[in-house]
Amino acid sequence: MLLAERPLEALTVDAVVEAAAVAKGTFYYHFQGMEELAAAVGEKLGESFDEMLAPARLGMRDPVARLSFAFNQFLEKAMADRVWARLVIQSAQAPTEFARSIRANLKGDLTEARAQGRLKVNDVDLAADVVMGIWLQVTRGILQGRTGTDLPERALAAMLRALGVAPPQKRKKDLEEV
Amino acid sequence: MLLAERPLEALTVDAVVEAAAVAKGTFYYHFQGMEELAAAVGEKLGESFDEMLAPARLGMRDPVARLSFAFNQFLEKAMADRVWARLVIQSAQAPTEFARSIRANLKGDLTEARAQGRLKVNDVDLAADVVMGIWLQVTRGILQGRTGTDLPERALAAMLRALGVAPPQKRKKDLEEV
DNA sequence: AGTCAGATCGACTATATAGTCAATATGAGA
DNA sequence: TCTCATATTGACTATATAGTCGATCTGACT
Repeated sequence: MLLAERPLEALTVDAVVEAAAVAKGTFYYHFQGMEELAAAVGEKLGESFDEMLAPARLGMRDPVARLSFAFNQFLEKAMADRVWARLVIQSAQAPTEFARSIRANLKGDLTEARAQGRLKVNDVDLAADVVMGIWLQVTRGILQGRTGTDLPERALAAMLRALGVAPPQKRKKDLEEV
Repeated sequence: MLLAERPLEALTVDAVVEAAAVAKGTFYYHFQGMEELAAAVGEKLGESFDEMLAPARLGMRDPVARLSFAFNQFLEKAMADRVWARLVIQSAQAPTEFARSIRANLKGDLTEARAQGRLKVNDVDLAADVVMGIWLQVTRGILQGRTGTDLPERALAAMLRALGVAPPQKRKKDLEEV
């Protein structure tokens, strides 16, 4: 929660041990310092992502469907859990292992989609920036108070238009495969 | 420069006075504290934006052209001046006056474009998130080392597709009006 | 009950940082 | 040259923070 509120550089060990109602020595018994705690939190966060994406990874062969599923999931989750959303944003803008991992997955799907000639954006890195940019900014918007149950699907539509994928017949079907 | 490197919460007065080669008392003679310095820097940054956008504001009646011009300018500037880019990113993700001002301008153009029936995205707030999201993330990409002189125009194309504006004949012409 | 490895505690030192203030320097105009 | 408002200096106090360490606690196992 504290790492969701402020960046790592501004979080003190004292604040952590007070919030955890634990003595200072206990903190240093478990972690070398704040960086190690942040890494541990990042790892947990990464696991939550893997769990959310597991069904997509198994059941969906279409890279665009996988990507759409993930995009949608993340926005839904952000609306349901503000703390999670804040933490994601803090973690995504720092060059953490977590951020690299997300981007790697995304680029995997995009590369595959590109190989199938499904994208108007040919530069995979640019495509990844577009997807992540919309995702993160819409998430910030949600934290700012933007609402609407159809927000994720409208954001998704804009994202797919940006990539230039043909408006899919199969998307709905693929989503229901899960 | 220091505010470009680390967030406000992690920047110390001692670091500032050392970098400025000035005594501590001098700092407090000019500013109440770090927040006030940050506000002053934000104001300067805002002025640089106004200057960059002045031609667009005067010469362009088409809101989509204005928006495209600004988007392009900001990316070009980011490629030319890394420190500026870093500072923009730090400032844009905090809820500064600067960030609000940019968004307000953007929403103005988007509202006008929407009134002309030019956008597929009907929610102006969502549209603003899409534009800012792509802009900021592509800027981060530039800082990460992404290159290519046509990057701004390709990012712009993706952004316009996301909004769902018709691929314009007039855009080139409007840009040259300046 | 006794043992002990693992966990917790909080006082302690050292350093970093914020903010103050009286003394001094600067330079434009009389 | 003299005056004075403005600007600068750096030492100083008070507080915050990082990191250490010996004492103590806990609970599983004998």
